[in-house]
Order: sequence, then C-alpha cells, then structure tokens
Amino acid sequence: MMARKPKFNERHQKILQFIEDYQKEHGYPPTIREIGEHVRVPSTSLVDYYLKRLEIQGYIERAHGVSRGVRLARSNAQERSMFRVPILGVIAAGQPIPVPEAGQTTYLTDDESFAVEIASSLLPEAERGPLFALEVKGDSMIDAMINDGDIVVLKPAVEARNGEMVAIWLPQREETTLKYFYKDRDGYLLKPANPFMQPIRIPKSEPLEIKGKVVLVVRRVAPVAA
Amino acid sequence: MMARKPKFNERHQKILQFIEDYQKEHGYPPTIREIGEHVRVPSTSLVDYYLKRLEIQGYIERAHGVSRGVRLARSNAQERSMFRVPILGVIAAGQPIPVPEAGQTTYLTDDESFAVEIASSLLPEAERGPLFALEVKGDSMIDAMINDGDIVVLKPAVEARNGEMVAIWLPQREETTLKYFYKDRDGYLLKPANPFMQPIRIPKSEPLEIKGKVVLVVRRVAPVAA
DNA sequence: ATTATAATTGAACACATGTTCGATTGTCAA
DNA sequence: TTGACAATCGAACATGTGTTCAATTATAAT
Repeated sequence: MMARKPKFNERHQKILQFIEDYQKEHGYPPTIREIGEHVRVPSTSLVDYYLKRLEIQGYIERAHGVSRGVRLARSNAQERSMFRVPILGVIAAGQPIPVPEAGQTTYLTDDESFAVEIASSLLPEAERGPLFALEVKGDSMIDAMINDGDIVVLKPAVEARNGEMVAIWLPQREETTLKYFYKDRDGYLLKPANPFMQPIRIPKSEPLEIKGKVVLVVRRVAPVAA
Repeated sequence: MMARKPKFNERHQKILQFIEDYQKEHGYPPTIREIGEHVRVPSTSLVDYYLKRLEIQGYIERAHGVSRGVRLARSNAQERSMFRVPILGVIAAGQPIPVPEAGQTTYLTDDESFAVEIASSLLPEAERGPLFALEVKGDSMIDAMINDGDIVVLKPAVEARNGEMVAIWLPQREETTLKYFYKDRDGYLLKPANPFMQPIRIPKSEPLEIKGKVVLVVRRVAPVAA
C-alpha cells in the first residue's frame, strides 16, 4: 500500500540554502527558474513541487501568484537571530544591582551605547524573554572570571536552582557578587567560577537577594595602542 | 534657462519608506505597480521615473529587467548585523592552535554547532573581515580570565602591537596561551588578563608564534540542574 | 509670454514568471 | 509481479511585471 514516504533529501536542503544565499546576495528572493537552475532541476513544475512540500512542512512561506514570492519561514530565517538587550547600569562590589521594573516595558533607548545585541543562537531556547545587561565595573567580580568592562547578560530572577550562576546582593555586607549558587540545609554556598578560588558560605540567617541569573558573558577585547 | 531643479520631494521619501516597509513585511521587494499604488502614482512609467532618480542618487539599487529587483542601498539599509564565525577547533594548553588556511575560503558548515553568530555591533569596525573562533578546553587559559567552554573569537594575525590580546604558540614549550602582548628590546612580555597574576617574560631567543588577535570572548552560562 | 525642462499620462510591448496538466518513470510495499 | 504513490518531465498557458515611447501638462527661469 504505502509506497515510500516522502523524504527530505539533500535537494530540499540545497533549495533552502540557495534561497537564503540568494536573498542575502541580491536583496530579493529567487524565481522558481533560478532555483531550478541552481539545484539542477530542469522543469519549473518540479521546483514548484518541491516548494509546495517545503511550504507544507513549514520551512518556507510563499506568496502564491507572486513573482519571487518565496522566503524562508520565520523559524528558519534570521527573524529571531538578534536580541537587543538593554544595559541598565553597572554591577560593582559595593553597589546594589539595578533590575528592570516589573511594570515598565523593558524599553530600549535607540542609543547603541545602552544596549548590546546578542545573537539568539548563543542563548539556550529557554533563556529567551526579558533580559537585561550590566557592565562590570572594577575587579570585584574577578573571582567569577569576569573582568572590568565585561558585559553580563542576566535574566531577571529572585530564586535559583543549584548550579546556576546568579547575581546576588548581600544587604548585610552591602556587597554584590556573581557566583554559582548552591543551597543546602545549612544555608548557601557561593562558588566562584574560578575553580582555584574558595567558595563562600552564607549562613541561613543572613539575608541574600537573588537579582538575576547569568545567561551570557561577553568580553570585547579592544585593541589598545601601546 | 534652468527650469526648476529636480527636488527630493516627500514622494521620494515615501517610496523609500514603502520599499523598506514592504520588504520587512513580505520578505521580498514590491513591484513597480505596488509602489505606484501605495504612493498614489497611477502610471508605472512615472514610478520608474522616480526609481531611476533614486537609483542615480544612490538611495536604492536596482536589478534591471528583474521583477521586484529593487532594494534599499546598503548605506540606508541596516548594514549586515550578523556575523557567522566558524569554530575551527579547540584551544588548549598543550595543543597547537588551528588556524584557517589562507587559500581555502573560510567555509561554513551548515552545522550550527560549528559556528557562532556574532552581532556585528559587538565588534569595532576595524575588526571585520575573516574571523575564526576556538572553543577553550581546560583550565589552562584561566590566567587570561578565560574558562573551560568559553569561545574566543580571533582575527588571523602573525604579528601584534603592544597591548593586544593574542593567541600564542610557544614551540619550545609546546604550549598555547592567550595573553596581552608586549614587545621590548629584551624580548616579549606576556601579561595575563587577570591583574593579580604574574606576567611571563620570553627572551628574545625563544621562538614565539602569534596565531591571531583576540577580538571577543563569549561565555554561555548554561544553567546546570542540581 | 516664451522657453526649457520637469512631471505626468496612457498605452502598448516584450518577456519574466507562477501555475496547470497530462504523461512518464522510479520506487517501495504487499 | 503489481498496485500505489512519489518523482520527474515537457509543454502550454495566463498573467505579473519591467520597459519604452510619444504626447501632454505643470513649473520655474528668462
């Protein structure tokens, strides 16, 4: 009964690749014939046949009856490829951590200097959503392997699971740190990222405010003249 | 003699705007007729007339004889915002650094796991061009504030200026390191990024191979379950 | 007013391009 | 083998779409 099921062969892949490349190079999508030429499919109807399949499978979107009316589906395309994350302030040893207000839409100034752009491919799927970034000032985070000038991207959070790297405010000490977070019956254990440094133990009694989970650390290495 | 000179009226502006909007919405550029319809220009020849002007003035680029062959000039459009940088291998203490072959086109596997995407806004203008990335294996780069699993983005180079962070292969020691590079009459001084650590002095006599300049360091902080 | 040129029109043309359809061939499962 | 469907072909068709051109109208400088 069932004959061989339609497979997603290399040609399909090649077509998707070609559409992407062509779009990037020309600024507009290819025609059916151009696709066929490149993938060595001599008949336009066959290309159409392929495109129909790709459309059904959700890889592309088509505007029917429209020349060059083909594009990669949002999911594949560079749609979600960029994230603009606002830099809310600095993170430093002696200062509380600025966090985004809940109500206010995390809004972005157009000013480039107050935002970083992140390739979403750098983020695990789950970490999407509202993010904010802080610029590290001073050497106080150095035991977290984070240096002056680095940018840490955070996901707002008030609690964490063991093993996650979090930004913490210790009210009693008036201190901010970035540490791997572990909780046990005696209190908290804060491990530096640098394995050669000693973890800090926080007794249960001491207050501890988690401000966010670290999702990404970016260091631009500016070449400095002599 | 001179009649009124061709002015850049609001229609021109409107057309540019429309091309941009349309492209963003549909994923492909509009036709001449669609433009005319939107800007309330009833004759296709007049739209063509406008487009010719816009092309001469450098606002748009056209592929003549091609349907929907119009796009905003690069200068207007948002310059390429993404970089795809191939991950050529790992960088570790005891291993030579893999560098891209000069001849071979920096080729990108489709495989996402072998490339990182970088927002070009993270890079200084000058650092564009061929880049490659390496994944850090082990703790050996820890004095450069770079940890196991980090990704370093490099620009191929065989020499460096003082103050630049470079990837270095020391043949005599069979060792790879990332350090800030300083050269003086006595040889080389390699400073760790971590200011608390001691710099290394390399005598003039010892060979030293620079493989690339560090442009960016990225650390994905994967949340680890308990 | 006159004139030169810009702006605009309308229509026709040529061909680029998506679509359709019948026929043929290839390939798997029963 | 045979049935069923996928894959492929070739050609024709309808129309989408850039281009051209001659003619007309509007505008600013003389």
